[in-house]
Amino acid sequence: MTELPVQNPALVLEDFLPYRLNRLADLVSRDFSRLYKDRHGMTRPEWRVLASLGQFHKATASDIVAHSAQHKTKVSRAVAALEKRGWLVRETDESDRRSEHLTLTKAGQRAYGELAPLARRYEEVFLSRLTPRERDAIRAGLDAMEKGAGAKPA
Amino acid sequence: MTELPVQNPALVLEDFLPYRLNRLADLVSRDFSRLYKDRHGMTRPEWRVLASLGQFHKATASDIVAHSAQHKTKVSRAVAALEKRGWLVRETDESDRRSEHLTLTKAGQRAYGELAPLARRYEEVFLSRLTPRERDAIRAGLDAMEKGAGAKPA
DNA sequence: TCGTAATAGTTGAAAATGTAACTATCAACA
DNA sequence: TGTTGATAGTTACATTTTCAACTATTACGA
Repeated sequence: MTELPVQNPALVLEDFLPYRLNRLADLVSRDFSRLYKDRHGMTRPEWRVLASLGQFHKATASDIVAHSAQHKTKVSRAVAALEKRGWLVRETDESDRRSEHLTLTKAGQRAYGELAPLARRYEEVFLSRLTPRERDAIRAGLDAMEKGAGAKPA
Repeated sequence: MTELPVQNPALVLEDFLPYRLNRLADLVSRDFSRLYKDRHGMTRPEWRVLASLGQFHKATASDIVAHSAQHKTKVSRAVAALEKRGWLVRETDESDRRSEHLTLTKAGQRAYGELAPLARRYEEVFLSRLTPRERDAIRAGLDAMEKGAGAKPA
């Protein structure tokens, strides 16, 4: 800043949880997104759907919405894009014809198989810059925030 | 999810740092944003510029970009919007006519004076659901992540 | 069984965002 | 001094995202 911080600001952004959280998420996400954006031109919602289906093999759009806390229209469009790309297929649930079970095709599995290890490696490198104590602090902090946000911690 | 998690997924999203960080930031931010969105129809970048100027009294757009890690076009548009709203004024730096020093007007200060305590209160309530130990864990975790992300920790 | 409400998912239009190109100013140095 | 390159900030255009309304299906209760 051009001026010194003021004596008694009503809010100190560097200590303010939502501010810090957003800054971090933006930084990490922008950096990490190059992995799937450069390689396959995927958007973040698309990557998340791919990763969800890679992990769970079969899921509905609602499942992914609940798990990832994304807006349902984002998921809907991401699913449509991945389907168009030939990376997933839908199968209507015959006992409730409103919902569709999604699974990856061979091509989708290939993409997941390529990207998931890169994602793990990204996290590895990120954490390798820190001490074991700091790594533990991150996990504990995320657990606590998830509890505070009422988000089921895994 | 409709199916049980698979035995050896290549990536476990609930443990994956960028995923957890984003989920949390989205949850908290969406929730918190009602504070300034409902009341004044402000966007998140606008709120951030307001909060920055409230805290630092005078700053350039570049200062705010560096501090908040937002894209400069976001800041540029937020500044224009707040100016139009009559909440800030620009003053060209005569020693470097490229940059402009921004300060809040009386009206801007009033809005900040109203919103900043609400923001603090929001954080207070969030943290009050947790134990002191968990609150410490959050701060330590954020510090560590900021270090890992190469973001100056305050 | 009819009517009302809820849920899964989609879509159109408006708003917000990112990318790249742009103007204007300054800095460095031959 | 003139040229080249950097920086502050804006803008046009394309892409994303949000919001609200929509379809289709199921659940519930009188």
